[in-house]
Amino acid sequence: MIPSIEPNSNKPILADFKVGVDNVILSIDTHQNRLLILLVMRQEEPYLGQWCLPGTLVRNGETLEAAADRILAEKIQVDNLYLEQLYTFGGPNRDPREAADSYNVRYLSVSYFALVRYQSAELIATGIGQIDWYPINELPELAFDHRQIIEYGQQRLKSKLEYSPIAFDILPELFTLSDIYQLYSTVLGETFSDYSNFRNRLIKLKFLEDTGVKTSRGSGRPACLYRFDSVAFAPLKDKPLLFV
Amino acid sequence: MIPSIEPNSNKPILADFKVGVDNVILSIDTHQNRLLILLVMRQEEPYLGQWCLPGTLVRNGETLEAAADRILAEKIQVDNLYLEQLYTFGGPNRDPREAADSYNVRYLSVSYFALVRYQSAELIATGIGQIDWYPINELPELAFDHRQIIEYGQQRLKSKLEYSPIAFDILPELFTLSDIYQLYSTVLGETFSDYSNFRNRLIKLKFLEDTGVKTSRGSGRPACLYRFDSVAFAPLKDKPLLFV
DNA sequence: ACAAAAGTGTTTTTTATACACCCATGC
DNA sequence: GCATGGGTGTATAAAAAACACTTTTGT
Repeated sequence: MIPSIEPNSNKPILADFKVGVDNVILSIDTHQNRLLILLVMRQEEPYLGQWCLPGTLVRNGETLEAAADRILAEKIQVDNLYLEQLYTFGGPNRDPREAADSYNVRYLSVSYFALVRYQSAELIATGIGQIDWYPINELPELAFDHRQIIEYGQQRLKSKLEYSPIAFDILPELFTLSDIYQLYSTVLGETFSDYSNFRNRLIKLKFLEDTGVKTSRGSGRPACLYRFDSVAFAPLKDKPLLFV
Repeated sequence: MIPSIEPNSNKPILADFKVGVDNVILSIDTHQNRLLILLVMRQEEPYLGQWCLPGTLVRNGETLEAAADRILAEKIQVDNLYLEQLYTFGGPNRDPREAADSYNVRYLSVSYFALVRYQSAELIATGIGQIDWYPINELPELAFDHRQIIEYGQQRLKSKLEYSPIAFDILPELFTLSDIYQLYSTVLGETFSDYSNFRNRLIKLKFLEDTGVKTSRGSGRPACLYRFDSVAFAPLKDKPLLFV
């Protein structure tokens, strides 16, 4: 039973694929100024006992995005997130199972990029299954080509932050301007912009609604709480606006 | 023989995939100010006789990009091009073969985006196989979800032009500044920028080498011929520079 | 001479950058 | 009072946008 061989054998042999979805799930710990990635430990061969991206093989009748959602929901409970397709990695021999497997099956990985709110994220511990956040600058050794996928995801996060409002998907409903600033400088680095200029630019865009409410966190002047106004943002969404 | 059913039948059933590569091959006819896409006519069911993107199923041992290259080389002969992965479309039932097929195989399409030089492109007519350029604003009815893929590709072209030098991949070795301008305004629309401002911005970036040679095309003052200097461009490649 | 295409320059407006400084709170 | 974080303003530099004008060719 070798599914990839066609009856008419002078045709080139088509590859048979299993399609996996791997999620680059990122989160931002603004208290410690760290960008974190969610890793799980592999429970089976190959790469047993090594850390890797949370992933799954796609089931019958399941869309790619549904598979990405499923694996996300299995590992983590969040009330808000951003999810989009990242890239498809599909060279032969990226998965050692291909060589060993007599069925001659290729493994293809469609990666998804997810950004979740760190504060509200609760990891779901499933028995022996280890799962943890890792600072993206202190990654352990990783299975497959997952390090490459993570790099790709981190790059996507940076560019997305610059020209799209994904930050507001993971900020709480109400937030201060320095909450946003901390988020941005954690991802983009301290040098990305002066705080007051960042503030002014953001306010000039007119999609932040000042609730009038103040919040005080420790010493210092209390900060205004803002809310993202998606209606006011709508007309800007196709413009090439820059947040930095 | 149903490959997707595992011996241990209480496991969820994994989908088996055939992976196709579909190319959005774009080209710019600067004489007629049109953005063109390469379409082929389907020679078999489903959608027999309808236009679609040039595509192929991935063969054993072949990388995704190699498949994209192969289909490109089969349809067209160009001396220069730009190629990158676009998006992976993979919902169930996007391909009618899925329903009819007793093997319960899913068809997944990894689309690639290609930009080729129109002047030098020679279409390869393979017997009865019809193949032609279509203005992107006058598409015929298309098979599968290919219209959606094309829209995605057109969008990619627009954003790529704005912040990366792909235009120089498809311009001839020597070109005039208005050659570039025409290319940009064909893709981005007439309103994207004033000609003289576009010129000045481009020249200030210092990666266009003036060859000193002039070219005269019909009446009017002869234009300088420039060459793209990839060495001078290299330090800029990670900067967020804008060409418009 | 004149139209057509190429190329230069100038003015105005807008945006970015780098700061200095004021404000409200906890201790 | 003063350290701390929040918020405002200003002066300068740079870039974008609009547009007038010159230069060099073909006819």
